[in-house]
Amino acid sequence: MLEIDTVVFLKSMGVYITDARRMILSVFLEKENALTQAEILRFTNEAIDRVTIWRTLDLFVSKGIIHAIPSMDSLARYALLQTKNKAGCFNNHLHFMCDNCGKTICLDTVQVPSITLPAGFMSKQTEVIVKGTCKNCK
Amino acid sequence: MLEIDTVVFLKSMGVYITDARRMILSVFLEKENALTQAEILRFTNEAIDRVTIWRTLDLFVSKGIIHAIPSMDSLARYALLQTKNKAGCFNNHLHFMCDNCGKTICLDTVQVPSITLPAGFMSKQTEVIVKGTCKNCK
DNA sequence: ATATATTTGCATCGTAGTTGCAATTTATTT
DNA sequence: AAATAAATTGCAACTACGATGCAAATATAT
Repeated sequence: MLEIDTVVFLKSMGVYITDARRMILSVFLEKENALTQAEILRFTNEAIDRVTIWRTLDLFVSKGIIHAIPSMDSLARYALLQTKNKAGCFNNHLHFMCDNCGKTICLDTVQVPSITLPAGFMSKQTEVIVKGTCKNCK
Repeated sequence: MLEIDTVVFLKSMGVYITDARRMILSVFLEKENALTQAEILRFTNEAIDRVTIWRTLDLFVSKGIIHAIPSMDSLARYALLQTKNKAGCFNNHLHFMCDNCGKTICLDTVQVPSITLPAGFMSKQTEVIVKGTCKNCK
């Protein structure tokens, strides 16, 4: 878990400091993998309304605190973005989805490759999802 | 549009030939981009029940006719997989999502790069989604 | 043509996404 | 420190997709 004061951090992002936002941020700091809205609801002991969670995730995405991860199962997943700035970690990292435990893990040490597109296409962002078996399930 | 007889094709896949399956396959053959369930419903003029569409997509995925494309917006998208076997097309291709027109396009001529994972992780499949502006919207 | 197997549509339920609004909470001002 | 202004929250409500059971309809096999 990262040593980050949620109040100081949220203040630095220029948003109102509320219990819901502090709790949701704490959950992200505690868990190292990507989270769904339902998981956050569970990890906060159903103390926060799901609409508030949804709106908070929206806010955090717009502020660049977290980012949405594409998935096949029609479930929005989010993960912390900018706080993990240890050496060797890439902001533009890739995501690993484990077939066995179902967790989505940010592989901060693996950089997203740059891709050459056909003429006429302009790239703004590249998302890579690798599926397979994770470290804990091998 | 690819010149493929839907009856012959479905028979070769070893599935029952029904109107719904022929219609849905035709829609995929007509459009070159990835489709959502709602788009298929629209393109078939609401002639097929959405549950049937859902189940057909499920069947087509299991038979390897189409494949699901990961997305951020919690909407399942599917695209044809094996029929496009022109030279220079990769089965393991990548997907482009246009910010402007919202279409998801299979870039068959761009191969998915192979990625080196940290020790303990085993890769089975890699999905790449590039977001930006497409050829038609530039 | 009949029998068997599969598929379809309808009903239905659960869950996520989304919006409006009044009550509450946070921040600011005096 | 109280009053005011601004933003957030929870609730209700609605839409849409995912998913399953079942009887009716359709496709295949005999």
